[in-house]
Amino acid sequence: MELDERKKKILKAIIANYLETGEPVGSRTISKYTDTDLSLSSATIRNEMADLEEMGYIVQPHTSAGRIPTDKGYRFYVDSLMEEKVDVEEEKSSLLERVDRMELLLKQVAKVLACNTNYATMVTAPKYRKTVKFIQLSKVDADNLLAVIVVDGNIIKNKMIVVNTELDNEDVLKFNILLNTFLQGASLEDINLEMIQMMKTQSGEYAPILEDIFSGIVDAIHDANELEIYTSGATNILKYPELGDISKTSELLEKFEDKSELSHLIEETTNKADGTGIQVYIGEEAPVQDMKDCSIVTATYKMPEGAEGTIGILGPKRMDYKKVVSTLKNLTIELDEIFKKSKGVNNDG
Amino acid sequence: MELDERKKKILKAIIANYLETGEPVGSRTISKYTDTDLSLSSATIRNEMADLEEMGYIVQPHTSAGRIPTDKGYRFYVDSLMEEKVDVEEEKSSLLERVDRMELLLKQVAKVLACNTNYATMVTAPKYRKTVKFIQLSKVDADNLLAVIVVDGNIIKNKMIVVNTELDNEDVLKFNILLNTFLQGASLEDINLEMIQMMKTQSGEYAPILEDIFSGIVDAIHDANELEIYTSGATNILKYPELGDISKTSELLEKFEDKSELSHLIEETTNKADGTGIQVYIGEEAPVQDMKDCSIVTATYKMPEGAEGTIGILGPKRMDYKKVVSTLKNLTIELDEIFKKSKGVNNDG
DNA sequence: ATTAGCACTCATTAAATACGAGTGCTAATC
DNA sequence: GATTAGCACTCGTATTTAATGAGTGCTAAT
Repeated sequence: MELDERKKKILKAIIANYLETGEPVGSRTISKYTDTDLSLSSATIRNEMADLEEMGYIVQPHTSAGRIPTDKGYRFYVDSLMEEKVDVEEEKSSLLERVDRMELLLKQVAKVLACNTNYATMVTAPKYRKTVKFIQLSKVDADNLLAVIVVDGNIIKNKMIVVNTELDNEDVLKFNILLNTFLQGASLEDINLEMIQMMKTQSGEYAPILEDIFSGIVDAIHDANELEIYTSGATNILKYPELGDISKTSELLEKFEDKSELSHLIEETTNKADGTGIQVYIGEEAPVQDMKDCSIVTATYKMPEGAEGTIGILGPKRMDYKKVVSTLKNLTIELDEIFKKSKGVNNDG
Repeated sequence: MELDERKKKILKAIIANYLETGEPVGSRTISKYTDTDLSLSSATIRNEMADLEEMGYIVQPHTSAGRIPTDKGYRFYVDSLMEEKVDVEEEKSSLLERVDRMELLLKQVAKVLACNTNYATMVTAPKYRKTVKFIQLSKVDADNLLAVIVVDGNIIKNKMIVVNTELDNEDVLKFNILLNTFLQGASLEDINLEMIQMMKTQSGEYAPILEDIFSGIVDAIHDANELEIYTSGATNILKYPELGDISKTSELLEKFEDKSELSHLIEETTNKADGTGIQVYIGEEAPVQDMKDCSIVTATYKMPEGAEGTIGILGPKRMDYKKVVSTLKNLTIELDEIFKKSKGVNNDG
């Protein structure tokens, strides 16, 4: 059965009210509700509510209580009922101060977002197939070589390599040329045994040293490929006692501190990304166990080169979806612009 | 008035019992306590307890309850009563896997410690006056220079520098020589206007570019000097409901997430470091507000070069001091050894 | 189709009661 | 004089009971 116009209005009123107060909302409250032009007695509302409950949009926590939305109710609200907050062009310019390092920028995004919304937030660095742009080997002291690897997107990784053979500057220069010849433009997958073999033959007497250097470099590239996640405002979760008892909440917090679970979540979301880039997971829909009592909203931002990163918000089901969605939209736009402008935000180690 | 032997025994029994159970301990419990050779009736214990209370070592939460230790009681316990756990040479070797990067090592220390003790932990990187060991400038692409700065202790910092003048490899080489000549061995404080002026005169036509490069390098050194703090197990705090209500606890958690407050704490402790390197702050003794309901135990570890770092544990006053102190002692010893062995743990960005 | 009215449910709160762990004190005992 | 048995007393916690009131479902009137 489809919802008629009046039922929609009532459902919307119920949810709006519940989001605001957190209390189950009763028929009398709705009948006095002025925001919509409904003027019906509580009895009528009660009948409609009974229908809505039968259809699964709302439930009563107990017999003599008002109604609260079900996951289905929230879903309908998010999809069809909630009109997004019009962007009042709030001083969004002041949201982010200029920062030149990717890492700091993203940390700040997480922080600002957590601060503005009072929910827990997470931000991932953009993910893409990273290729080597430049390698620089330098001799730091007698037995340490420093390898600096710059990969696409100006992410820089360093690796100290211990060598036990004395090398002079000539040698290092040779290595530099050799490494750059072979590795420039290569991605992690390109570096295979054959390539290593080829380089070894070319390096002649230095082959054994090359071994060490190589493994160091591979490590570093591997490192650069790792999905970094920045979180903030985890403690905001404690502000919503409806998320169950402390033990549940603290488990959730641990997940948040650990981050490894989060990457799972993030990957899930990137797979499902649709046109708008905004996704809402309500309760059971969440791809991660332990978050069934929460809602998660994620957004995808893009770098000009096509790399994508994710911004996510975790909060109670009773979340200000309107605000969250519009905030996320603005933020991704802002990020897109930042990346467009400064075409190479640096990631200095 | 001094505590006689019997009072000491009783106090120790009370505290030991309270640490274990978390419940106020009554006279009957102590009279039945078998660990000590006390065999006294509860009435006698009651009299002694009244004395101990008068002297301020214990209190009753309410009239008809047993006694719990006061801060003074804990202090006496830690200073004089508690004999430290004998190191049973538990498989401490397995505590830390080998990691080559300082940052990862310290993160792991925090994690392992939190995991072993079930308290919140924090670890700072060793702090010392960092001097430049080596600088390498490389041309990454047309308008980006990469500055790699290695400071004492093999901490590596990178900085992308945007230049708008076309530079060839010759030029970069010149810069490298110039920078290293002046900056090797210099600390942040050494780099002053005079030095900059001198370098500018030497760099001739390139003076304006040098400006940019310089500010980048100063940034990086500054960065290297920042006191980094790694935390773990913050959520463990939630396991101790005696730390007051959620709102208090969550404030504490926020402090922990923020870390800036923690550095204050850490600095306090390094100032007071005594011979053993272990310090215990009980309740009111804590140098940071908001932690008055907790106890904090810190330990100092040393690198061969003399640099010192701090490991700290935050938990309820009812903390297993014995275990914590001995764990920290072992850990600092282990860390000292690791640093001694691999004389240059790397800090790759 | 809407609404007024009423009986009913049930979470929440407050008050009343019981329980028991533990104390302090006194008088008897070693 | 130190120790202990015994007992009255305190007070936090748990349990019971009753009162309150928000909100419902249903029925009959509009």
